Amino acid sequence: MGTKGSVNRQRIVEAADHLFYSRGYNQTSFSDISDETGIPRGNFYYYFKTKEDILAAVVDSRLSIFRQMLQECDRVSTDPGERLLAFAQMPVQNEQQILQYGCPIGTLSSELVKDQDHGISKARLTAVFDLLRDWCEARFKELGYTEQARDYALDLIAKMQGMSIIANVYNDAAFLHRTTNDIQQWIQQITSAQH
Amino acid sequence: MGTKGSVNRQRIVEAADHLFYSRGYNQTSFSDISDETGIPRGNFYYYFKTKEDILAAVVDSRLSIFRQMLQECDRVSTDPGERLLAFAQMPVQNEQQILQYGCPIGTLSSELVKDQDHGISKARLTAVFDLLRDWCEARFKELGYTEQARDYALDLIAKMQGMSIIANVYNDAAFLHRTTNDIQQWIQQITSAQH
DNA sequence: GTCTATACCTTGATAGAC
DNA sequence: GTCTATCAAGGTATAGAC
Repeated sequence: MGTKGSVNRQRIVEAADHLFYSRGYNQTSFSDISDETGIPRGNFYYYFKTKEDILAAVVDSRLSIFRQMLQECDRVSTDPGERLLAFAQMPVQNEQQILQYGCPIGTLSSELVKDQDHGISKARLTAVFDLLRDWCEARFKELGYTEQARDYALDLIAKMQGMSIIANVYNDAAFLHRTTNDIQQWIQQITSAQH
Repeated sequence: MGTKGSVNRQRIVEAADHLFYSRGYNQTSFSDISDETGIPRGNFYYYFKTKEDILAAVVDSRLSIFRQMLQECDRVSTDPGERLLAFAQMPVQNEQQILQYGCPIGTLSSELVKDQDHGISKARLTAVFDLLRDWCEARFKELGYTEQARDYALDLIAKMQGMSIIANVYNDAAFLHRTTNDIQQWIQQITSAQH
């Protein structure tokens, strides 16, 4: 592999990913990434032209992570309802992260939407949301809902986003579990009503 | 009124409130506030010791704004169900703001929870959420739900938070309206099932 | 009480030695 | 490819004249 596959480059992206998540993009400086990787600040510019280029790489990284998660959901079962239930289970599996830092895509989007001068395209910003939405929409369509599939998909993601915010603000694990159950019941309701 | 009621102080808080909402707290500099108010940077320190003191004043300001909103909801009717429906209507009344900048308390909390070195107490951070939660809980209790009242209250706020995030990310007014209807139907379902 | 000037630090980014 | 030294700009905060 070439320059893009450099070990140092990958380490920078991993450290930045973690720091952007735990501190926020704008609150993470090159010094922070340098401290965590041991790679000197000035060296970053050999791998990335700007800080936003690092952000783009981080977003791409999260994108592929979520793609893997969806694949795992697909592996659980061939039944679309079961797959959606597995999808809804995700936040519980990452409980500690959600409670401490919130949803990795929800919080990042909320932060970046406020930046008026972000060179990063809005398309890239919503790419992860699109990925999840389209996957959910496809499952609901398989359940027989051709018209309502997209609405259901957005509803599901919105429910999970709201859950993550409240669980994060109040650091409330019980709420996370209870609401996950509610969401899964909502899915089963739609599943059993299928036609 | 004394120093706290100074006109300049109030203008600073108002400008900061708007800027913190539209750009985020960390992305707002003293220069920005100075540009919007016409008050020179160095002058801020006569009214506030630090930037975080301004933030605290802004949070207090939003707290009283939400208190007023709740009073308006109370004025709509004496029926707790009607009051909750009016509460759920709030985001639609502030549609443009929600679509552009998200929920004024949700986005601020998401941003500040990430700051590890925020001198602002977590109690103050969640004060607005507490206000809304307690108000909703009281209404559900009036409907006869003594045990489930608090859960319902958190559910309602979570629903509205998730709605705001998705509506903001996709700048989707139709989703905001449709989901508000869903939430209000959910409230009526609980109301009509009261006992 | 109001304003100007400025100190001091950190930021993202660059230049150039090795 | 890797590192050090440094830049210019902008951040918060302070000192002191008026």
